Amino acid sequence: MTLEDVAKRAGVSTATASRVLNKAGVVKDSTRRRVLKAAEELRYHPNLHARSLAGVKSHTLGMIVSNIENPFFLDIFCSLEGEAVRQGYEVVVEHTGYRSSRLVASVRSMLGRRIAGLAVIVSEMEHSLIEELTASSLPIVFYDVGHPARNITNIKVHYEAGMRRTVEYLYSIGHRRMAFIGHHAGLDPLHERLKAFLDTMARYTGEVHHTTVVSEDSPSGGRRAARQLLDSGFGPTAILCVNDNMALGVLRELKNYGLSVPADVSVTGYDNIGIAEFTCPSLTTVDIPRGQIGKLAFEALIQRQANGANGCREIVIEPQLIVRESTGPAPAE
Amino acid sequence: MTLEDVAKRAGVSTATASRVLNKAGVVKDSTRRRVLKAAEELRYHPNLHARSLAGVKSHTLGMIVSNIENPFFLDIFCSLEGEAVRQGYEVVVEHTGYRSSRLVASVRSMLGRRIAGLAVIVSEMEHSLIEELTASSLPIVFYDVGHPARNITNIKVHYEAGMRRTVEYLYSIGHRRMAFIGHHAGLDPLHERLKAFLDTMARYTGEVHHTTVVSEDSPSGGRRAARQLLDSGFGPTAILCVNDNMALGVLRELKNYGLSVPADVSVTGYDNIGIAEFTCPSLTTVDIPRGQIGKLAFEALIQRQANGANGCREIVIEPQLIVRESTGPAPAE
DNA sequence: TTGAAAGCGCTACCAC
DNA sequence: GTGGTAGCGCTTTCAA
Repeated sequence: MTLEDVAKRAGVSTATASRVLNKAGVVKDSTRRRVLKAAEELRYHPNLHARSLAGVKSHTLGMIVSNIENPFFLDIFCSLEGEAVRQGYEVVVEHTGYRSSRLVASVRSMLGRRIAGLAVIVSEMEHSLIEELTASSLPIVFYDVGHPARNITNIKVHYEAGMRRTVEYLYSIGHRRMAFIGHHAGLDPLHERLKAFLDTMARYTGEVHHTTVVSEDSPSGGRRAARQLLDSGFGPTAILCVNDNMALGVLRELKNYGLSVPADVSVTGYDNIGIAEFTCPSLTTVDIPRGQIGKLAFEALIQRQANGANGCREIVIEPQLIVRESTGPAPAE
Repeated sequence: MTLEDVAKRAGVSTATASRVLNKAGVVKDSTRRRVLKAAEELRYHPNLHARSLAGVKSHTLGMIVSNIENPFFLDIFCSLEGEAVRQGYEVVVEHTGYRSSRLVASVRSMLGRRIAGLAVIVSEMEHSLIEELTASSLPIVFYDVGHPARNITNIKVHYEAGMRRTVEYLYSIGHRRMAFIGHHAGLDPLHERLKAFLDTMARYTGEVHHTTVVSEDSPSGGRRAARQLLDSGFGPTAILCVNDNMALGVLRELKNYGLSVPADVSVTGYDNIGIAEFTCPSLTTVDIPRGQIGKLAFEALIQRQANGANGCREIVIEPQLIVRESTGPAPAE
């Protein structure tokens, strides 16, 4: 079924049929009715590829995330997408599983779709990609990676500040043996998180003992990490997780080991994903306002599209510590 | 940047450039090299719309789900997509928030994209849509809704059996006051779930008291439902949730009310989503093999595409009760 | 091994 | 108000 079929059946030209179907231009009412009827009878669906080829400006935004199974990313997507849909855009997501080869493929695919803007919410990065995207004139938002440029808005979270507050809080309630559980230490942004922990630890040299373990970004990953940590004999009184997704598994595994949270061990996450409130004990974590990030990203994309190159912009978000039930005073020695 | 730009720069025709970029046809090695170099220098990205307009068969599958924030749907997507990517396809998802108006819009958008197949994993349904999709020759997989047809594969779960097993189990350990927490009772498949509960209850008429509460499909919805239930004074010894997503909130709210699970109240979910194992107590639930469903859906789509109309097919999945820690003997009166 | 050219389905501009 | 038609960028015969 093509526009031509519809036009033919309605006894009009494709031009007129197109006008009717796009609610553009003036068409006699009787004609409009005929076209609509024909389209309906033929179950006509405009070919979107043809449409965008024909030069209509794209109302599609692209979004690439590292791990769509981590609610952190999913929430940003939902926020951005909700805002986009409300304003007549649609958004296509792709996820990379933290693999930069997939990032490259996704970017290519997005560029091939001729989207109107791209949000890149990932932790992995290929240097050439940044260059390529910077060189293009596509409106772009980077989270966590990349640098502001003519067409690029950068959003980042002051991760280190959140980490520092967490450590200070734990220190203040007596913790002197802390462990950090992370994932993908090989990726820059994640390495920075680990570094944030280590740097903070450096302030307490000699006073606070610490260690570090790495696994996968999933509750199961957290569980494995916890097991490894516990089996190592380090005996932490507090476990700081790089994110809530992994903290979920940590909480679970501690229980398996017969350890009580927070009486025996305190646990913290990062992100404040929805279920952090539903775990038990509920999770002390650092809030990253994902809804806000999604909205900011959408707006940045749209503005750049409108204003063209209006100078670079960097948005820094200050995360906030949320104390819940999973943390408490360190157990007496 | 168009193919023509590349061709020009390489001093060849667009036909040759196309051959090179698609690794199709024989091209002299020196020519190939020139084209590749030109494409690289120009940062050329083929326009996917033009490509598919030009008649290349689509390698894109579509998927529509009701609630992408419910891990049940997300898992099916990840499974289907993983399989698809492995086999050189890509898949675009859309979600409807259980609104059939959005379902209609999504289907139109998918049809407009000229996808190669569509998986419709939703609970809401517009009757005209089923007809329309059945009339089309697009390979389709329905989960939970629709009926098998020439081009349609149907996957459904024997929900009622899982519900029956759950109730029988709870009955056997002494429960006589059961409550069901659901969502969207107005939608057919969800109504059937509720009905499955009521029908099962009917077998124990006079013996088991029951009630029903409806809220939203989210942990918060479950929480609100639990609150309502508890405040009603019904005093259930067991709460059966339509899915794990809501059970999460129920578990949490019971704790707020100072009720212990399962000592005071037993709780069951449905789906066996990943975190069901990470809650505490871990959740007794009914397993629906989402990974398998995703794979089956993908295969059905591909096969239909290959064989064309090879007759209708219905796949029924028998769910399995998974007993964990959230259920136990009913408290003594 | 390569090039010329005919579309794919649609929109938009220009006439009538 | 409506129709004719020139592309949009690409793939794919058909010839050379």
